[in-house]
Amino acid sequence: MNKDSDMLAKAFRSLANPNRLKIYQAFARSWDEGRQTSVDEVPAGCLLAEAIKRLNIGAPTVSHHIRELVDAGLITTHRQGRQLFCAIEPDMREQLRRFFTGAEVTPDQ
Amino acid sequence: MNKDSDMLAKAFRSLANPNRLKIYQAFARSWDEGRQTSVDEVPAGCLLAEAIKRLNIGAPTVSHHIRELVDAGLITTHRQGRQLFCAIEPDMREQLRRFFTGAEVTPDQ
DNA sequence: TCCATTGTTTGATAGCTATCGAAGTTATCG
DNA sequence: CGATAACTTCGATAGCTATCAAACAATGGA
Repeated sequence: MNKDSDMLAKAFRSLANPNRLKIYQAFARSWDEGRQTSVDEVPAGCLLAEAIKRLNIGAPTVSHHIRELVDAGLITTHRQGRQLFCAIEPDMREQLRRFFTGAEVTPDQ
Repeated sequence: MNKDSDMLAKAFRSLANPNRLKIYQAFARSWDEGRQTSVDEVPAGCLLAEAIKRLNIGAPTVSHHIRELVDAGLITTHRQGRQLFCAIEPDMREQLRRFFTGAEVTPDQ
């Protein structure tokens, strides 16, 4: 029935955790920067290593968060050597953006 | 520090529940329609009564969900008689929309 | 005043989840 | 090969949460 609702709810649940949200946000920032320099992927290993220090959470937890983001369709990953590369899933991002786009906000003109 | 992240995470958590998401979605739809007819508020009582049948969840649960949406800043309410009127909080909606708006998606032209 | 409507409060509970430490895995380096 | 690096898997746990039933509260008619 409401597969759409469930998919959205899953994505939102994925962003409901502050740490996971920060991770996604960091990927998004890097991804946007990358787009401008025609690099479209960003090492997660780097972030993960720093996240452990910055977010003060352990590696297992970060690993878990990454998997949640992947399962929710928010990011994709591929491994290269020891490192895991992550990239924003732009379709999902756009779909979520559209969810919050109602009757166009006549911009106070 | 990261009050912004926490606020967003709270909003996402609020939409992480499928039933709550549907409630918000219904308000959003009604609100958008209302905008077009210069009515900017929509009765929740109506939805609540129907939600109990449609969503197959009890009144206490719906009440709880409404409070969660309010606490997350996603909607506002005011009572009129026995009924509770709900309205989308447009600023929050816009803020969430912007969260998913990265480097502008050059529309495949 | 009595009753029905509409919603809220109050426990209670089953299930989920964020996090951890410990151990395992895979790749790189020397 | 041995060691280090960069995760991942496993098992456990504390805390949250979605839901319910039962009881309560406030409002608006008859």
